[in-house]
Order: sequence, then C-alpha cells, then structure tokens
Amino acid sequence: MTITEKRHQDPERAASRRRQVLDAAAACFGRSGFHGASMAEISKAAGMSAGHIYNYFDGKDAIIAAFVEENVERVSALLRDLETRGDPLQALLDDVPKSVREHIDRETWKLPLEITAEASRNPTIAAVVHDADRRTRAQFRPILKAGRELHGLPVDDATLEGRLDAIISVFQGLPVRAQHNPDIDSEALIAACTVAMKALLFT
Amino acid sequence: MTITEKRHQDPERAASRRRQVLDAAAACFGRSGFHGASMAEISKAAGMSAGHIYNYFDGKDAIIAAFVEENVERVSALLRDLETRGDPLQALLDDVPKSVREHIDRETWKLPLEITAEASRNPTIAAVVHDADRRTRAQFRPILKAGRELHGLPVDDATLEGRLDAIISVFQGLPVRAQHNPDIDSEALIAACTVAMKALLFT
Amino acid sequence: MTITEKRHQDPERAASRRRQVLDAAAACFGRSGFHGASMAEISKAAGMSAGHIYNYFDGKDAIIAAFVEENVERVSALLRDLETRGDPLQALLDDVPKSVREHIDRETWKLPLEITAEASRNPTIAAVVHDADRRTRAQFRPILKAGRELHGLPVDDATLEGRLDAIISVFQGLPVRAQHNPDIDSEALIAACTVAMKALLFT
Amino acid sequence: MTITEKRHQDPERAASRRRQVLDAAAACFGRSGFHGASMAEISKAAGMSAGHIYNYFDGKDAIIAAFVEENVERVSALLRDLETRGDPLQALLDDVPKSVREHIDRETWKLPLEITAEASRNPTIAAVVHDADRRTRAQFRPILKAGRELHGLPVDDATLEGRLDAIISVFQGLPVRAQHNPDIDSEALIAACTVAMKALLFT
DNA sequence: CATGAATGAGGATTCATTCAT
DNA sequence: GATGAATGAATCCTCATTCAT
Repeated sequence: MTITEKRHQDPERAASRRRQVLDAAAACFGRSGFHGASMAEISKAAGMSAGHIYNYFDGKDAIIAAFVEENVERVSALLRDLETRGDPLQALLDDVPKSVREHIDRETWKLPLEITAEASRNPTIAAVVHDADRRTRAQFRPILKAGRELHGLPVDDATLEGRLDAIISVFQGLPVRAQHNPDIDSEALIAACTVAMKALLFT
Repeated sequence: MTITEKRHQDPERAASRRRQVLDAAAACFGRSGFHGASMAEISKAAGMSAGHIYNYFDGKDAIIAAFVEENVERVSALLRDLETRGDPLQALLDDVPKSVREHIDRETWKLPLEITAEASRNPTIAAVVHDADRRTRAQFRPILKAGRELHGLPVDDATLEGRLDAIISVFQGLPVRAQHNPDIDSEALIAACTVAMKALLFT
Repeated sequence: MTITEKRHQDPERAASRRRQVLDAAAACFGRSGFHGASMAEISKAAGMSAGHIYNYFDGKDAIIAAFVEENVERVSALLRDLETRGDPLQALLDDVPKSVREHIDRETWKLPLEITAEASRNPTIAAVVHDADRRTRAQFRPILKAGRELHGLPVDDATLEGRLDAIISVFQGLPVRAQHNPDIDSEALIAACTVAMKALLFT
Repeated sequence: MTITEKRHQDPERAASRRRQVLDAAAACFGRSGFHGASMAEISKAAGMSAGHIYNYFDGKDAIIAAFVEENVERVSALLRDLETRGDPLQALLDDVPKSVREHIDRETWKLPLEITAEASRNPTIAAVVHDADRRTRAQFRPILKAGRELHGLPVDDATLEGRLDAIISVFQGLPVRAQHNPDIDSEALIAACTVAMKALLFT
C-alpha cells in the first residue's frame, strides 16, 4: 500500500518537482475534476512538460493517490495536536467551529469529493483510501477512548467504533452539504454541529 | 432550471422511452460512474440505439440532470410520508436504523456520490442540484418546525436552518463513510447516529 | 484462436469495409512496417476515420492477425489445387519457377517479413502464426505422403515432418534472401531451388 | 556506406564504451525487438546514461547499423574457418547439423529477423544489409568455386550465383521456420536439410 | 567525460454526437 | 420512429533526443 517514489539523483529537487505537480494538480482537479483535468492542463499549470510528470508519478492515478496520502498526514497532525491538549473531547468540541468552517469552504471540499467519487470506481484509489481511513481510525481510537475514560463514559468496542465512524461522518458530510446548498448559514450550522458532537462525545 | 422535454408525437410512448433510458442509465452510472459509463453502454442497457437516445435527451448531461431530478422526487415522497405519521421528530428518529442501513448499502451510495462529484465541476448539474436541495429543504422545514413546536422546542430561523443542514449532513456523510471504511459496523453506527439525531431533533 | 468478427447489421457492407481497411493496411505496412504505419495513416489510406476502424477491428493487432489468416487461406487454396493435379510431387516441382518468382517479388515479401518479426515479440500474433502454420502443415502432410507413396518413397513420420519443414523453409527463406540481395539472379536461383526441391521431394 | 565514428580523446576507451553499448543493445533487441527496446532500457543495460550513448552513436539507427556490421564479421569468420578445412563442400555438409541447430535456437533467430524486418523499411539499414550481403557473397563465392572444381562440378557464373543464394536462403529460412513452428523436430529437419544441401553442393 | 532532467511530438484508442437511411 | 455507421477531437502515455551542469 505504500507509494514507492522513483529514485532521483537530487532528492531535494525531485521533492520540489513533485510538490509543483501536486499543487498544479490540486488546482486543476478542484477546477475540473479528476477526469476533467487533462495531463496537458496539469503540466501547463506545473510549468513542466507533460511527459516529464511521468518521471515523478506513475500516472494520473498515482497523483491522486499522493493527494490521499497527504490528506492522511494532515489529519494525522491534527490528531497528534489533539493529544497534547488535556481533555481531548473538550478540545474536539472547541474545534467544531473552526472545523466546520474549513469543511464547508469552497476551496476545501472539492478535492475530498473527487477522491471519494474516484474511489467508488477505481479500485486502486479505493485501496489507498481504505488504507488511509484505517490508519486514521487507528490513530483516533485511543484518543477517543482515553477521553471517554477521563469522563467515566463507556468505552466498549462497539460504542467506540460507532462514535468514531459517526464523528468522522459528520465532518465528511459537510463538503457534500456545502456542494448541495451554496447558501448555507455557517453559524447556524456550527451551532447544530456542536449539539450533535456534544452528544456523540459526551454520552 | 426546468428541463424542457422534446416534443414527441406520442407523449405516452416518449415518456416510456425516457424511463427506459433513465433506468438503464441508473444501472450503468452505479456500476461505472458518470464518466465511466459510455453512451454505447447505456444504449445497450436501454435496448435502444445510441443515436435514438438523442431524440429524448439533449446529451449525456441531460440524462444526469433528469436523474438528479428523479432523486428529488424520491426524497420528496419520503418527506410526505413523514408528515402523515403524527410526531414527525419521533418518526424520524424511529427511521434512523432503516435510513442508516440504506445509506451505507453498497448499491445505494454510489449514485449520490457521483451526483455530488459531478455537480462540483459541471455547472449545469450544480444548478439542478442546488435547486433540488432548495426544494427539499423547503419541504422539510415546515415539518421540522411543526415537530419542534409540538415538543415546545425553539423554532427560530437560525436554529431551524442549522438543524436542517446538520440532519441532512449526517445522512449525506454516510455514503462517504461507507466508501472510506468498507468494514463499517452498521449496528454500532446506528446507535451512534441515533444519539446524534436525538440531540439534533429534541434539543 | 478463431478471429471473431464484430456483428454488423449489413454483413456485406461490413465485409467490404474490412477489405478496404485490409487493403489500405497492406499498403501502409508494406511501406512503413507494422510499427511504422500509424492508424491515422491507415485510416487515411482506407478513406475512413481512424475511430471507425475500431468498429471492424479490435486494434492494430487484429488487423495483422487478419493478414495472417488471409495468408493461410491463400496457401490453403494452393494446396487444394495441388491435390487435383495427379502427381503432387511433380506438380510442386513444376511450380518452383513460379513460386520462386513470387517469393522474391518486391511487393510480396515485405508483409510476410513484418508478420514474422512481429510474431517474434508480440505473443498474440505469435499464437495466430503458430496456429496458421499448424493448419497449413496439417493440410500439406497428407498430400506429401500420398505423393511419396506414389513414388515408393519412405513415408515414416520423421522423414515426412523433416521434409515438410525443409520445403516450407526453402520458400520462407526467399523473401529474406530477396531483402538482403537486391540484385538476385532469379533464373539462376530458380535452377538451384529446383535442384534442392527435387532432392527434398524425390529422395 | 561506412559508419563514421565520432572522434574521441581516448580511442581505446571509446571503443570499449561502444562495445558496452552494443552488447547491451544485443540483449535488449533480442528480448524486445528494435522498436520494443527503448534507449532507456539499453542505457540501463549498458550501465551508462541515455544521453551519453549519443556521444558514441548518432542515434538508435546507428546502433542497429553497427549491429548489422558486427554480424557480417561473425559470418566472415565462419567462412574463413571453412577455407582452412580441406574440402569446403564436405566441411559445409558436415556442419549442417550444427548450423541448423544454431539457426533454430530460440536465442539466435530473433535478431536476424529483426534486422531483416528493419531493413525492409529503413533505407539506411537496408543499405548496410545490402553491402554486408554483397561482401559475404564475395567471400563465399571463391570458396564454393574451389570446392566444386575439386569435385569436377560446373562452376559457371549462373550456377555459382544460384547455388550461393540458395544455400544462404536455406539457412536464412530456418529462423523464420522456427518462429512459425515452435514444435519443430530438429533431428528430422537436420536430415532433410542435409539432403537439400548435398544436392545444392554436389550436383 | 558523464549525467539524467527535461522536452514535445506522436502513438493507439475511446466516445459523445450526428445523420443518411 | 429508429438505426448504427461514421466522425474526429481529445486523452493518456512513451520515448528518442537534447542540453545544462
């Protein structure tokens, strides 16, 4: 499941080139979708010939796979941060406003949606996504457990798994919501999400 | 925003033909996605020549759009049913197990995902989706309001809008969740979703 | 191993279209080789769009496979003719001048060479070629056997197989020879081939 | 017709580098064919950067041409050996089993086939091949003539040329034969080839 | 001498769409 | 109405070749 990167003489330069491609691809995918964005479009945005991209990525699939991987890192960092903040349940709840705002931000939700849709038909991407999700839950689970123990709440497996999936689901639903309702009232939504999260975390 | 249908001599037959195409498209889209399904594939599934489909639909986009429209009708029917069941909040809560199971069913979540992803890049589809969502909320809002009044809960606009979006979001998040975590524990998830919904509905 | 042709409404027209493509491809392959000839080039020569060729052939490989198949038919017809001519060994020997001339004709040897070279790297073509060769030998073997019995010559399996392969080899070598020696003296070559064939057939 | 080699400071080293490339190319061409083998593949096999190859060869065609040239040298050596063995006709006949086995060996016949096919479309290669063939025949002719005189056989020009081409043709046909019939019975084929060669040499 | 990053033209193939029948 | 033959633009990807270092 690990994405093996091609060997390059100057790994620094290679990493920077990969970043160039990923940034360009993020913009193009966000604008036109995974299938809508052509390699030519991406290569132009990356300031690099189309052929050269294949020196850094095995193909289009590998680019989106790299995105998924980056996303795991990002979420992982968030979770690590959570661990350092005393009461993780309260920390999560405190973050709800910020998290909701991020998830319904126009520039943020396009890519996760693309990834999800692509995963539903491309087995390679599906595998990457499944693995990423598994790792994220593995990291999140002990945090949630510790938090609930701190508050004397039940921590049996079924409850933990259910809350885990439900909490993630609330956030994963937001981009979809934002896509469907462009006039969303973010403050009202934040209030509602806070209600739901409080219930999921503290009961 | 209305989809204008082409004039046909025998409107009855035409409607039946359109239905044939939509049913075939549903199957193909679910299997291969909007972009993965070719018109040739759809036409074969519909038992009709590829060219002939263009007598009923302006193009592939129009099929997708008609498709979204049908989805609105389906949800609308569900909401109408809700109105007939006394306490709508309790009815909604009672339906959580069934609803969750449906939303994480392999055969169910593919299409909503496709629609959402397509809307994020195709403005025509986006418009259809926005309109559909607006109408669904318009239908849902008075039901939720009546339910909350029945229980003596606040029904100010902001609260209503927030709960509306959050409730829908919970359900829209489920297909994404199912896509990311193929080993989901549905019973545990149902329990958690019940907790969240109870909070969103009754507080 | 059979080449299944795609179903078409009007089989007559389809056959004629296939012929168009094959004729065009023969010209292009002969001129530029299998890899040198682009589908665009072939389609232009065939007076047909590139995409449309795919309605008649699965791809470039299928076109060359069709060539091989045609060649089998041609050789098969020659062998059937041989059977009708009393003494098949003498008939074969009488045909040597004509056969040699054909095999070293500029327009004739290019395609067999391409087919052979392609078979040496493309397993699909190799399979087609192997099968074609097997069938040709199966048709040739009893003719050679009957001829030799007629002359009271040994017809044990080993002898038959050896002669079979050697006779074919003499003819298959000619195009290669013609390619390497453009100034070949055809009359002198015919005399020499007659000597070799007489030995292979009548001893 | 001569392949002009680039000037290098250290001609010794340069020659060794050229050899490296040619050996690597032999392996790659045999495995994948002239068109199937990429410069990247060859450069890796040669333990040298792709770009650097261009310091020793003008391009891919030049490698192929150098390759053909080497083949001439090899055959030339065989012929020189023939001259040292008393009765060259008998020597040739004695060598038939060994020669046949070599020509139908899987690892041997691929390259000649590639060369021939390439010559049929690439005029540069064709010229090299023609020249090589001319020189080989020039070397072979006096040997054959001397042998036939030794046995009191006719040595007029036409007979000599015909036998020359026919003898070579028998051997050039073998790789083609081996490609078409993978189940060839080598012993039986040797017997048959011996029959043909005896006739071509001694009558 | 030697590298390998970079180019960009060119290839096969797919597919929404049109249109003569 | 209904067909499916035909189009041709667009896509991803490969690879010989160049050139700055």
